[in-house]
Amino acid sequence: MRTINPRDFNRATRSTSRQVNRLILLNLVREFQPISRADLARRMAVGRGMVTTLVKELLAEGAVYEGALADVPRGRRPKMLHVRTRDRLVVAIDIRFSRTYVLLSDFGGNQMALESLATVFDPDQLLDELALRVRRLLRTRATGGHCEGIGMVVPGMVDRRGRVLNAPQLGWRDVEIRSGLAERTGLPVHVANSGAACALAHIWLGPGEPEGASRIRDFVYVTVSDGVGTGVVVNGEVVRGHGHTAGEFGHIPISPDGPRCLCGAQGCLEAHTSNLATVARYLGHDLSPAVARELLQQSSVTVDDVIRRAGTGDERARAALVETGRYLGLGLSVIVNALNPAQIFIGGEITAAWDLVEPSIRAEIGQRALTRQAAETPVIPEPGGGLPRLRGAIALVAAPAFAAPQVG
Amino acid sequence: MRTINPRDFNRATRSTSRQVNRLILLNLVREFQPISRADLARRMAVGRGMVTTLVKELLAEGAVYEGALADVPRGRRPKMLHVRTRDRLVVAIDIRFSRTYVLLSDFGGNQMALESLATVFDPDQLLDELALRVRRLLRTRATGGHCEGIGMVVPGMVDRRGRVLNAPQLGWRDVEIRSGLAERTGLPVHVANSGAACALAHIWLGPGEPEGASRIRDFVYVTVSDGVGTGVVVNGEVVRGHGHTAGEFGHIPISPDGPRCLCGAQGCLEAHTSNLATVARYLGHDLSPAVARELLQQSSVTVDDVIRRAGTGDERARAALVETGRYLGLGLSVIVNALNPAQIFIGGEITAAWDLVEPSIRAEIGQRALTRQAAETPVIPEPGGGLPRLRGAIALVAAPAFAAPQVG
DNA sequence: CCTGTCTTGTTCGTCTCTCGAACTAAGTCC
DNA sequence: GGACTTAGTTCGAGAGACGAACAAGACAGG
Repeated sequence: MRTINPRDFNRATRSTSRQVNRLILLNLVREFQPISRADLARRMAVGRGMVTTLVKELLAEGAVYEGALADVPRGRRPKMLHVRTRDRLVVAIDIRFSRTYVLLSDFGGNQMALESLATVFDPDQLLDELALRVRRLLRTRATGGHCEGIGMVVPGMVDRRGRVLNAPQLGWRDVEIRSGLAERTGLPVHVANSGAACALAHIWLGPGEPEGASRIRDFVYVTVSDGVGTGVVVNGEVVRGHGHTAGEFGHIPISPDGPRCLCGAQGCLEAHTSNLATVARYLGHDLSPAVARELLQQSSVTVDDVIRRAGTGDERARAALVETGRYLGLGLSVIVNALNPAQIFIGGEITAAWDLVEPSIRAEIGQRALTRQAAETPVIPEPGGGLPRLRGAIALVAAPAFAAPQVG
Repeated sequence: MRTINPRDFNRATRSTSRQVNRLILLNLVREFQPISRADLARRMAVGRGMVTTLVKELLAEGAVYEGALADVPRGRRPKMLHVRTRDRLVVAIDIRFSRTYVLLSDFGGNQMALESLATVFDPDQLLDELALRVRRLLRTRATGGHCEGIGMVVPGMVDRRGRVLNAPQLGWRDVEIRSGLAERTGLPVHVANSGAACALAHIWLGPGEPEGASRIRDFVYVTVSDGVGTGVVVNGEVVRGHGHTAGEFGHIPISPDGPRCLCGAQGCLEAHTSNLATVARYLGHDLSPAVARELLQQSSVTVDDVIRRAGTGDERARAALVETGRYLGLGLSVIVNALNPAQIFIGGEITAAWDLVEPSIRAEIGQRALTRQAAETPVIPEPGGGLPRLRGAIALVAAPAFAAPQVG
């Protein structure tokens, strides 16, 4: 039940109906391609006449294209429709603490070229380097396609205008990152927090659900790496918040007098469950900003090492991971009680030790959830190979072409 | 940016535009009444012709009515329009631990008759009694009006179908409360959690913002009474969650080994900040479910007493309230980091001691928020006189008549 | 090979609704 | 009283949904 804001609304005009129906049709093609006009008419419950005219428009604009004739048991063979993705390109950029990744992809999420560089902490220098690489990628690998924009993912908070407000890992504060790259490349640039991007990737490029299943509209994506990031989706929309900085579950207090966090506060979820926290626990250190920075820079032991040793029977490693799971469970129980999502996805290295962390997560959620359904909220580990951040960056550029218009 | 769900969407038909525009117009009348047709046309940026026909329809249906002619400096005097509220009635019911309130109101939120009864814990008995009172109220006080429905607010979790899943204070589990009252009265019944209801009241019956100010679309309403309830609003919509049980910030863990809560877990926000927790702290008790029940039933000292004594210089009372404020601040910092709302509203008896609790709340939020804007999130005490729960119950019935249709 | 049947895709007339222009109504100011 | 202003109505044109008729393929059976 949404309010109509009497001071800022979108009236229906002559062309609104058409816009809405065109977009629905485009989304149907995207979801069910290849699909015939007659099928579209049935799914939309309209006459085939309307589909003809709408498709004609979309064909003229190049949003969809006609493929082969399909084989059917009876009657005239339908001409199948597809969304044009192959020659609509996106450059996705993922800035992380150690390395920065640059991916050339098409609108459908098909990866065409991936490269990476050591992250430079000076924003201007980094943007110069990135602009160089974007231009080179487009010159050498983008044969016959047109680049529709750049999607950039940052480990920190980004405001509405694409300015990085605070990225503790990079040491950035109030950095004009969007305009910086837009000016250097002449392309439209979209910037988002990494958690929001992962959630976005799930909404827009997630696995197609089986026929009949309704798409999950309320979920939370939690990435556990050097930090803990979250993307919150409510009603099929990523929650941005008033200042665009929602979703920072990594910095909710878990124990008010716990270890000091990079953000300056004490006992944050991140300070208990990040990879750094797990490694510090394994090494017997108390986590502090100084220790964290040390672990980040000269990684003698990584969380992958801890997981490997746990696998070979190292009891201290197992205990460190189980403890991380317990704190993670506490954090997830906050999410379960506060937002009651249909599912929670977990990404990051820790998913490789899922057999160790899952039981403690489930126990905490089971104990603190208030209804049976909430207690059984699925917590799903995401395999790390899918490049969720980069897919989110692609979605930043591609999704607006398919998003529902706001009416009312 | 909302997705179009390709398996469940709302297509635009011939009449969709009209529906949308009619509803926008109705909302404009609601917000700016009394208002002339010409003004409506200007606000909607349409010709006056369209307004004429839309208003004609709404007049015929009785949704709006024409009032007096207005005085204007020049030109023809406009006939002012109003939303018809006076003869559209709502019965609002607020079930609380000690007492249950029944209010007869009109669609505009004007209170016509308020009565209360001691809460009976047997659901069947309570519903019998409520049905009796609803019938009597409508017979004796509803002169010339038509009752459009009953809104009921419950201190606990309610599912999509109006069943109480868990109301710890009442000891209810899986109680069919909506159908029960609907069958007894023959009226449509809407049920909601008290936090959600308060948030709803704020959205639909809140104070009109000054011209030019955009309505707050992201906020959280926190009620601190015997329990701690929250209503979360994102994008102008109350967040319900997958199982309809979102917004239970009262049971997020604040200190994993803290006092035991009525819900069974340890260290919940509620166990630190509810009125019972404050009283227990003042009396020097450790809070436990047993202590809580005792305080609930035989209230030798209430939180109002503690506040009064703090006002007269009782240092123990002051300390207890400041401590409550500190824990409340921790809980609110979770909300700030997780959802980044534009504002947070606090309701309940504790607002009477705002000078004591506010500083510690602000300190905690200031310390744990990650951006300056988030650190300055306004925390606004709500005076207790406004009957927010009952207003929420009214909104449950009245709001759907003004809600935006989902298109796309 | 021709005909009947079935399905896809197009065309066209009708109806609904937006939208702008013309027109009437009812005031003020000079 | 006439010029000017503002409110509200009426009407015709244009956009787009919608249903019916029609053309285009494909196949089966005689």
